[in-house]
Amino acid sequence: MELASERSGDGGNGLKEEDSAGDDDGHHKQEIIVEEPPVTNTESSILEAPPSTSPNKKEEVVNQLETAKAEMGVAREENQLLKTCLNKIMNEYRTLEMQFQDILKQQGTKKNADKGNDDKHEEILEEADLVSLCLGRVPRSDEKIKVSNKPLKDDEGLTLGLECKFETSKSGSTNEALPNNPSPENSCEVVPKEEGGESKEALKTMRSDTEDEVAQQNPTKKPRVCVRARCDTPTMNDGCQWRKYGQKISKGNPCPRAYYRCTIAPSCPVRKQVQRCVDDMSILFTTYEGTHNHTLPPSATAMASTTSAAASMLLSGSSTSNSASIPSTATTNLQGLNFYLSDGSKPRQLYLSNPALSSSLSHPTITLDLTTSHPSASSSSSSPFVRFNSNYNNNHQPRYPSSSSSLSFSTSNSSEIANAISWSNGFLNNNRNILSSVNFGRQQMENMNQSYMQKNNNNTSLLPQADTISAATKVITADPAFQSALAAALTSFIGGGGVGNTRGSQGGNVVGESLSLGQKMKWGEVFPASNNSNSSISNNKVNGCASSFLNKTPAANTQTKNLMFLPPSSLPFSSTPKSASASPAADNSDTTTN
DNA sequence: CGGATTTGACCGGCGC
DNA sequence: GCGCCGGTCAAATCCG
Repeated sequence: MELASERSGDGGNGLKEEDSAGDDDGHHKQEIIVEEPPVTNTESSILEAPPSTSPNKKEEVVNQLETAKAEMGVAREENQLLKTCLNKIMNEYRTLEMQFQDILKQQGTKKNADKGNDDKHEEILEEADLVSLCLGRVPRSDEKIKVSNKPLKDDEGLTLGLECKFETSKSGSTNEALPNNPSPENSCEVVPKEEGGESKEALKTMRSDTEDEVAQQNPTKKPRVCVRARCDTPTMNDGCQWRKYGQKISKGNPCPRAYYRCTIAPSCPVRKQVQRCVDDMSILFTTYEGTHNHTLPPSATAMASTTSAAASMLLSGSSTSNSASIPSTATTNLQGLNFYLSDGSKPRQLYLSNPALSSSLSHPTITLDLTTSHPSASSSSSSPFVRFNSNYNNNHQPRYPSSSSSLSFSTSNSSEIANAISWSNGFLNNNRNILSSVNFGRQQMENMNQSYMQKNNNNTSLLPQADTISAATKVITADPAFQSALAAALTSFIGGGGVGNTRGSQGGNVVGESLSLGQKMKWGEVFPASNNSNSSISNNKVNGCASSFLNKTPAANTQTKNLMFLPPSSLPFSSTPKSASASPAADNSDTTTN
């Protein structure tokens, strides 16, 4: 202990990371020493050793003292190395930040010019922003990048395409603070005004436009996101709190369908339905409807962001594409996600045709297939990409099956599924060494770049191939997802306390905090599996399918099993670090049959 | 005892 | 208009 404190005092220099590193180091050494007390003695015992012992023992003590000194020297060297490493990182980071700011300026001027010229044009562009997850859009890489970055110009910080639609409850706003949303469709329009920059207003307007269109097309229908996942437990633990309010046996499926309501906030409009697949009882269909109007526990944000993104896709697709304009089959790639769109007439999704859920198909429904490989998807890609298949139809279709969509996670690898769930989460899962290694630097940058490019091999044509920092820089500046990931990594690395700090810096905006890369690095959040904080307890406690769904990672990843990294403001929910007993007793509910 | 679940009844949309 | 069906309500019941 004394050594540890002394060491951290030596290497302190006000750098938190080094302090912690030094502490860790000291702690580690102490542990090692404790394991071998007879041989080396603990350093504390050395210091506390009585001076009046036999001469041999004195010599021994002196030797040990010298050894300890040598160790301290080593520790100092390590600290120096760490300092150097950190300085490198900081320099690189600043460089990136500068480049990023330049890009922002350029885009800002561009946008201003556009603004001055044509408001309608801007609307169109903003709509493009809005639908960065757009279905049925021909991906234009240039515009896509601009689009994804554009919100950055408004001091909003780094935002992602995913965010454009969902910024609800960003700053820990509660229902009380929010206006009541009489219409369920408005539930996702809850935008706290306090921080509201122009961009938020714009976003709100954009949302309204989009959802108005949706409402026109489906006056009373909310988009739904159906998650199809293998799950042995009665329900999938998505981290949220649900209360069962009904159960029905629906036509075509002997398995009862359970209806749940979000109980985190009394007025939360979010519902979910849970039903087993009639063909494969191990497959669970969980259908989410609505958008949370409150903060969510961190453990719930992954699913929430995923479903929201999917819902966003639905809304976007419906709003930007008439049924006629939706290509029969279109693929796009956004930030590492593959979006596969097909209309209702084309590829009939095998797993889509769940009669049990057909009732809901008058709603625009998008299905995330988290089960094993889907033939068409796997045949076209073996990558762990998220594959979104959408069969959205604007018009009322025969209930079954064509008016739903399917997002097929074409992978049989559960860890990849987890990656797919939250792309950024997955990104860091694949780059967990960033967070676990002290030697974060060029190598890690390269690893990140490499891994990122692996994950986005459909995008590699857009990405620099050189395996260098400059390549990484280009990647970073070209792709907001990568910016986010990098920012989070740096946040956790530089900011200190990132790991395990589920108590977010904003006490409720752990994830939803917007970020300006290099300006406000608040949202990068890491939830280690070993974290004993309240937020991570729930998953383990409930033992829902989240363990196999959201947090499934290879066995080797146990230390960062729950590593979560969510894009800033890309979620419809901000996350509150308050203790959340997720998916409480609801799990056993639909084991009972009528 | 309070909160969650169960379960039959009820309501509204949709197809015929 | 009628029946079917999904979805919701709410009293009864269960459970910690």
